Amino acid sequence: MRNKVRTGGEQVSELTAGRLSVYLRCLNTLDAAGVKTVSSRTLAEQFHLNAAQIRKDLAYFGEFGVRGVGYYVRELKRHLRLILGLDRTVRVAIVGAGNLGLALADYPGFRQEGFEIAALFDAEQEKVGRKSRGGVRIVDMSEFRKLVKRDSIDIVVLAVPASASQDVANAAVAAGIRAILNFSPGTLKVPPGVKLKNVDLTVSLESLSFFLARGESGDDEEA
Amino acid sequence: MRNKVRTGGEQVSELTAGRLSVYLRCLNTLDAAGVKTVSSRTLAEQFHLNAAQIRKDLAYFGEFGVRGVGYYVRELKRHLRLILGLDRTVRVAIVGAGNLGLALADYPGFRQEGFEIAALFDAEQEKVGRKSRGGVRIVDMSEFRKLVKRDSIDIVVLAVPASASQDVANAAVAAGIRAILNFSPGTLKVPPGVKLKNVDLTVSLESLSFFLARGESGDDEEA
DNA sequence: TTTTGTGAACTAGTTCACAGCT
DNA sequence: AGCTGTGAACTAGTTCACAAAA
Repeated sequence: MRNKVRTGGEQVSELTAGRLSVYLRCLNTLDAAGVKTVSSRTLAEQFHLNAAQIRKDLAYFGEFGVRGVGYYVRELKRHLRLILGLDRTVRVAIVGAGNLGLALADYPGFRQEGFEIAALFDAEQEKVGRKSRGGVRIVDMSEFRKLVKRDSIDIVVLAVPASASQDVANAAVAAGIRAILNFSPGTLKVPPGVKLKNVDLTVSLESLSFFLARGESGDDEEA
Repeated sequence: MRNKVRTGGEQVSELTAGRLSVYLRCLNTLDAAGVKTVSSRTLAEQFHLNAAQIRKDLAYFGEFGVRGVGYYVRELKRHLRLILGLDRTVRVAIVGAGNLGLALADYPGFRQEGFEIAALFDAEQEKVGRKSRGGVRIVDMSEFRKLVKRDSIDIVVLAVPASASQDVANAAVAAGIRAILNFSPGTLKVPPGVKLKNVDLTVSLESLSFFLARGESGDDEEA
């Protein structure tokens, strides 16, 4: 059938975007295990997903499968990396060189998929000039705008106290950043055109506490 | 499929559970600012939520509001803490004393809302016996089961490499744990009756990369 | 055969809009 | 007047089921 690469205008949901990333990880596992092709059903069974959903998510971006066969692991992997924008190095700057910021800077999962942690920023003079254990340098916040532009940073990760997060988000937006991953608690306001993703650790724990408090729970998953 | 929980016959979604936690944080802010009552509309405007949704979420659990007035901040806060199971100390054990585990152990947001990080577990003998900067002791994994029971741990947080996560999850379940917050990448299988919540850092970043790659945006979102 | 890709059906989640209480 | 609580309407997301392709 005809090519159905999105002609701008249509939005892909957050949920779909997250699943694409999950599929890619599954394919990496399969590829590493030497598996050449995989059907949506096998993929679904092995990673507890729904086969129709996998097909639908993928079909949104093209016809990657072969009827009667399934998907070629390597080929689908390549497509997914392209769709997720991982065909080039994605540059990340982390703001906040506290425990969390330092941990994120050295998180091995980021480098693995082609992210480059270009710098860690902090306003505290005591931290500036030092490096994370993994070797990411800590830079003064006053250099933020300049470095974001010079190093063409794509994504800013916020790991600062809630009281500072809106200011830093504003600074990031002013520096031309269009994607922010926020680990600070509380609500951030960003202008349209900037994609904000919140990872709220307290909400995650409290949500578990809620289910514990009510006794009854299902089995898995998803965040 | 989304997980639901019984509320006298009704079921509450994961999404609602997360929002309750968000509402509680908003109320803390308002209370700290000396605000006595708040309407769903004011709450919604101030924190960019939807007023009807706030009312509906709260109405699941009782009639906390007063028509013509709104909600009494202190009272609603108390109710929410009860609903979220935060009226008693919730005990948390973290497995994995790497960068991330250590950062989570000292994360101030957890203590603030009444969580107690009882211990950090690791299999590496070199780490055992030491403490996090914040003073959480690192215990040998062989003590895991015993301590989980002795300290009546409620929630286990997984911050171990993907290769170890299923084994640790199994150990947690075997020790009677019914709620797991998983920071390890990959898919975990837990039996029914155990609540699993995944925070996948790579998926979060890749999802942002995806939106950057296709120039889409939208402003906010909740995780 | 097997398995995709996809409209249709279904399910879940959100927002509207208003009755009814203060 | 103001505001909650809630059915009804709407929107988003998932799963079903099958025609078409290899």
